Amino acid sequence: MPKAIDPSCAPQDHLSRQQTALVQPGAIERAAGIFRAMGDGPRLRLLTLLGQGEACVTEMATAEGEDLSTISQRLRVLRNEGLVSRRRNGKHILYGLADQHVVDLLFNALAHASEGPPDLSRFRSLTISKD
Amino acid sequence: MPKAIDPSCAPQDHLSRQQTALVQPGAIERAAGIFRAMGDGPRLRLLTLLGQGEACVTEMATAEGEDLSTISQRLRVLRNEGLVSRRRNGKHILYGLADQHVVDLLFNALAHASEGPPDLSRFRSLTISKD
DNA sequence: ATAACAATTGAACAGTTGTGCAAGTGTTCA
DNA sequence: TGAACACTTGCACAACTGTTCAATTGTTAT
Repeated sequence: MPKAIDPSCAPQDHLSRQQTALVQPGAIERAAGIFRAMGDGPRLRLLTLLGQGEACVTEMATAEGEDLSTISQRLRVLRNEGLVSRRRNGKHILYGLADQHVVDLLFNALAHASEGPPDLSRFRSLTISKD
Repeated sequence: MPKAIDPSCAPQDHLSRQQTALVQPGAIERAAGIFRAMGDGPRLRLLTLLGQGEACVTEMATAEGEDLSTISQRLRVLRNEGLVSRRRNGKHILYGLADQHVVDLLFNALAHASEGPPDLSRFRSLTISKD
């Protein structure tokens, strides 16, 4: 018995899903850049570190057991995408998460990557206010 | 002359920021994988397309003006990270966003990438429940 | 069964990216 | 001023990633 249903995608199935004019064209590229910068284990670890508060480069290098230069290179990528803030304090340069959006992205991805919701209680202390 | 060493950052600065035991070690790697998969313009466009509803591969290929194979390869990457759902409908295979986390990530990143909040009204109709 | 359509896969190539080293900038303190 | 510290940058090379083409699988219709 021939079923008359669904020969191929029904005409109305292929609705007016135009090329994505839904968001500004530049926005997608910028968002992709942000994701790309976060899409690296070592760099993402750096961000979670900063999620606990500001840190200077030496501190991060020590925590990660890496070379100063290596950490600096990673920070450069994050900086280029506007994911981290930077301020000088004497000899040191303190890095931090740029804004609440970055915190949210981190939180969301870690939540999705974990089975249950991750314990990010330490995070929240940082996250709240905006300036 | 050998003074009481100033071990770089003031002692209180270097607080108990241990290697990131804050989140499960695997979670960061998985989150990085998710970001990496989203960190590509063409793939991200695919996701925003799916943000408007399910679509088959041919439909996406048409919308993007790309080869079937190319789209399929992109979907494979997204699938490997669990970002999209898949179900067969006759000859066609319908893809969609995997879950609310993916929607949130998309929304967050586009919000951060846009100047003002982007017009994602079409998105909201699909899945969003909070603001 | 065969044909036609829908989608996936493997492999090869070009382009991109992360890392480590060496050299450079900027800051503090003697 | 000079020396020491804190970072940054340029460069070269290995490793990775996206795209394309050809071949393959799976589904529906004849």
